[in-house]
Order: sequence, then structure tokens, then C-alpha cells
Amino acid sequence: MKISQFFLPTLKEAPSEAQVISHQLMLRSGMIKQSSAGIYSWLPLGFKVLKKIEEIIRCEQDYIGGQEILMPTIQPADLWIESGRYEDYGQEMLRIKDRSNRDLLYGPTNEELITDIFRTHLKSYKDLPLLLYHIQWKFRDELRPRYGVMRGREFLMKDSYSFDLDMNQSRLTYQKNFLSYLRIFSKLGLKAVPVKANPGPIGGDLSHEFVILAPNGESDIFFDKKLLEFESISKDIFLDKNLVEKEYNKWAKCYAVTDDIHNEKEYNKLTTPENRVNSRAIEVGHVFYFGTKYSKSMGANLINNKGEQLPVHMGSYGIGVSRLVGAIIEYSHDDKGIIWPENVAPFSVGILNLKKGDEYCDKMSELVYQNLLIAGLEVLYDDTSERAGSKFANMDLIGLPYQVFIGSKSKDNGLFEIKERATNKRYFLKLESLINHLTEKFN
RNA sequence: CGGGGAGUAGCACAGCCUGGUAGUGCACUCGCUUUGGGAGCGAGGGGUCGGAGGUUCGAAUCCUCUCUCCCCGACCA
Repeated sequence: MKISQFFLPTLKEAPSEAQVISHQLMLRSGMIKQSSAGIYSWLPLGFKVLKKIEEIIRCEQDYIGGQEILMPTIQPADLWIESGRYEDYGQEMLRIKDRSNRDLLYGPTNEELITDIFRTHLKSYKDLPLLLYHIQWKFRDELRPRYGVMRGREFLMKDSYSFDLDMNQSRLTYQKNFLSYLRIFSKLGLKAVPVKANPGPIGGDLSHEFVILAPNGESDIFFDKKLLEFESISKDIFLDKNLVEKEYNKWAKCYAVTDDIHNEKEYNKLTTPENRVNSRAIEVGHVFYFGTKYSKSMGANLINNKGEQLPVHMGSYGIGVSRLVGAIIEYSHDDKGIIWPENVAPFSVGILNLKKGDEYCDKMSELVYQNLLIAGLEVLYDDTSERAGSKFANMDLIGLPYQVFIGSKSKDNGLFEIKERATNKRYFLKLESLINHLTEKFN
């Protein structure tokens, strides 16, 4: 993509409505436009990142046997009355009436819908286990939306729902999802910490939050530093349920809790002093085993191999996809702008033609651009007539992992200068090695 | 929902107290000079001052109502 053709409305100054850094950077880099409190339009740059995150999640969820579906945003009130949550959810739920005066709602979550799908179509233990997920917009009418997309009223969420015959099998499913989440966050370039959490109004007795450390986070957590040092989860682990359990236990037995259930005595017993960390954190995922809470109230039963009717055991697993965009920026930025982890960057490489109008630089920039495109990379080429300084500032702001400079230095030495955004390392390469170097990074 | 703050050009803000036909910087358009870290000079375009009502000869400015946005708290992925 050439910047001259790309809709990228960047700003030198942040709008005063934005207080936290990720919100400011998202507005300045032209990723989003606020529509009303907690509701945003996603512009091309932001939407690309959102889709990258989705795709990483999809890939990992499919790997552990998840099947993607898509449920509606607008749901009938009847199902919620049946589960008993129509009253419980309160003002956060956006209630709507259609032209026939039927009660509808904009879904804040999807347990009722999925349970309804399940009970309609699945009747036998032979149909299990089943893991369904979808990535869909939700709406919760928060009292006070804030922090940009990190706490919007409308937000994109991946939610999965698991169905198992009994608690033991459901726990294994829980463990698999737990490990899958660790893989997802690691691929997103984040060190996520799984903390034991209060399951809250959604119910259940086994629950973890996945948080990433950031000073602007809404949670306050206490945890064992070991959790930041474990190696990432290998795909092979999922092939053997003993390995799953072993790996899960390694993580789950470490002390890590939110402040509301923090216990100083236990903390001191289970951790060494140098490993104790207390930090603000942003919740980006949440996993629950909630057993038969919905299946009982909504009659989602199965017949086991003895012909008995039993309520199905369920779990649910959420990731705040749109929130993650803000959270990643909170986690990875500097005073110049965003520093995208390679897997979620909206483009892999930015090309800066520093002497637009100079025959050599124009020709070489175009050549590098074409070659990188042919190599299959996502490239943003700044072909505008802006001054060099403003191109540097703009490219640093939008945070692409690699920048290629073509200007008077290239003209003198016939080489191309690469800058790594995260480390600020710079080096000069010939065209061929530049293409190879960048291609290797992204394959 | 309780407490606080703010709505003036795309963005940041001044003007309001003390009423007199709306301004600055950035951005945008044109010209000249510049050109490796957000250039300089010159010339332009763009605002019924959030909305409604009132006071007044006259309202961005004073009064009333209202809408919206932001911050702190309680609540939440």
C-alpha cells in the first residue's frame, strides 16, 4: 500500500478526550474514530490489527478442536428469562423492542444462545466433546466507559463454549483451553499471567483471568515471577492428555491472584521474596468452568451410555479482541509511538522515500516496494512529498516493526538502510539481502 | 449513579470575568525557498461559538433549560 492512497489520518496532537497512552496513540495513528462514549469506528490501520488478532485466535482455537460459528448480536429476551439472567443483568444490558413490541436485547454474552443451539441438536454422549466459538461484537452499557477500546461499551470478543459429559472431561477441556490461551497471548507478543479469579455473576467454581502487566490496568494482582519465565507452550502437548494436565498444573499451582482474593499468608508460603510481584494489570482473557448452571436451568440434557438423562457440563472461554488492541499498545510503546509485535503489526515493513522527486530514490523505492510485495510481505510505502523528519515521526508513530530508508545515504553507498522499530538498530544492506532478511523474519 | 470539569474551524487552545459583528498554532490550498528526525516566508479557504429559550438596541460572553464528552469513585471482558 502506498501512503498517498491509504486512508491514514494521523494527528500530531492527541485529542483531549484521550487520557491513557494507548487511546491517545490509537487516535493519533488514525486507527479509530470515536462515535459515542465507548463506541468506535475502526479505520483501515486499526481494522487490520483487529483482524490479525482474530486470525491468531482462530488458528489456535481450531488447533485444539474448536469449531467456529457466528451467533447474532440481537437476541430474544425469552432465552434470558428462561436462564434467569434477564433480571440479574440489570442496566448493563441494552434492551430493545422490535416493531411488534417483542423484547429483544443486544447480547452482552452468549451462554443462553449457545445452550439453546446445543439442546436443540445434541442429545447423546456420542456427540461429545464439543467446543464451539465465535468472534462477535457485544454490547454492555457500562456506567462509565473509558480508556478507549480497552473499556468500550461495544467490544469485539472471542467466546468459546465447551460441552462435556462430566466434570472430569470438562476439566480436561478447561485445561486445554487454558494452555491454548497461553499460546495465543504468546503469539500476540505478550507475556500473559493466568491469575485465579473470582468467577463473579457468571457462576462456576473454576476460573482464571489472563492479564498482562501495565500501569494503566484496572486489576491489581499478586503473583509469582516464575510465571513470566516459563517457556511457551509447544503444540505437541495437546496430543497427550497427561502432558496437558502436567503442563496445566505447572502454571496453575503458582501463586497468582487478584487483590480481592489475595492472601498474604499463602503468598509468603508459596513464593520466595525475590519472586513476589505486585502489579497493575489489564484483563484480556477469562476462562470458566461452570458445570451445569445453564444446562440445568435451560434443560440441555444428554443421554449417557446407560440411557440416563444428565445435564451437560459446560465451560466458557473469552478473549477481549478489541480490548487487546489497546492492551498491546499499553504493553508495547515508547515516547514516539506504537511498537507493534511482528505478528499483529498492520504492515510488516514501512518504506520511506526520503528524497521524493529524486530520480534515483524514486526508482529504488519503487523497486524495493515491488520486491517486498512479490516476496509476500505487507508493505506500507511512504511515497508522499512530506519532509524526511515528518516521515520518520509518522512511521515511528504507527509502529511498523521494520523501516527501510531510501535517501541521500543510499544514493551514495548504493545500499538500503533498515531500522528496527523496537530496538532502534540500524544497518545497511544490498537489495537482495534486504529482501531475504525481511522475508526470513516473517516466514 | 454520586462528585468534578469541558463543549469556539479537522486537532490543540485563547477570547467569556468587564456584552459591541470571532482569533492563535498545527493541519488544508497556492507560490517561492528548503529537504536524513514533525521547515521558513508570503497569500488563501474553512466556524449560524453543542442545542433551545430568555435578558438586551446588540450575546461566544449574562440568565434558564437541555444534549454531549471527559475525569475521580462504586461496577465491569
